[in-house]
Amino acid sequence: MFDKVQNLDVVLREANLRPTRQRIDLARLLFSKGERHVCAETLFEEAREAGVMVSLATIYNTLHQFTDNGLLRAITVDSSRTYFDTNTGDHHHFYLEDSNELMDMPDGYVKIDNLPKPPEGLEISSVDVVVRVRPTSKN
Amino acid sequence: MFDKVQNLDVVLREANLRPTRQRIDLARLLFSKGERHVCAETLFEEAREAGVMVSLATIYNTLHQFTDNGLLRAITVDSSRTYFDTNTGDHHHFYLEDSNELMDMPDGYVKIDNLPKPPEGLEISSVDVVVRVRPTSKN
DNA sequence: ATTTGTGCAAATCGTTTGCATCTGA
DNA sequence: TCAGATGCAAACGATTTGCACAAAT
Repeated sequence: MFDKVQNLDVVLREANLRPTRQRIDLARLLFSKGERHVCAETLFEEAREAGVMVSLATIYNTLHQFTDNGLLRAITVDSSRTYFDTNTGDHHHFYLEDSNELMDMPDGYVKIDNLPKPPEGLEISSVDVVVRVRPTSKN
Repeated sequence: MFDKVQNLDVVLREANLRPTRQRIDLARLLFSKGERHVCAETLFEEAREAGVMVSLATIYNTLHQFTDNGLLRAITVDSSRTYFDTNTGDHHHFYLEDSNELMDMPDGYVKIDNLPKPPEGLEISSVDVVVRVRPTSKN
């Protein structure tokens, strides 16, 4: 992660992506602030605030290319938007239902036991665990 | 057939929903064929095939009302559409990535251990486990 | 009579696409 | 040079919404 920051040029090259100005700028935004969960719109806004010129179309392209090349991981928890996680390792999430925010779940937790084998001819691609949480009700 | 309608009538009343013609027709489609995973568009199509007259807007309204009143469970696995499961009990899913299909995972499997407590002020709303599967690659 | 539900069409909204124009190797 | 990238605007597809009309209690 931190090494991703050091040489964005190399990171992109190793991911088979041309280090273009916008990809480097976006990579810097994504990887120089620790773990993050962004969606296209939030990254676009962040870029704008940082004075980085990128079109929304390029944001989408970049997020997908990064995902396809292992720099990001896509998370589906809200059917209205797609989230991207800078942490590509194996881990699970809390999803705050009231604010639509994602949080990484501390690793080492959640152990899944007794997973059934998938139906004939199918293999497991990933196991996603999402714990949906909401403000404690005070009844 | 006649008592079937009567039953649906009761089901809807107990869910605090007026047993209108379209709600009864949709309930029959949803609950008289065992476990199902539908999305708005598939239910709409099914209704059309069954000669049931319902507008798409009503399909959406009904799916949400049924969900809010415990007759259905909403599942988010694909950021482009929302699935509804007629099985409202505690269980998890296989998601076939190539066909965008959902399958219930046999119950009694998947035991989750060591779940971290949610952040301050938050309580668990649900724990969703989705095992994404794809055709076995033959490399 | 009042309340609630329905249908239609228009409006939203995140995301994708077509295409002309740039840019990095 | 030239394949690959970018930006813009139009296109898209699932879902929602506003509102007049119909049905349920």
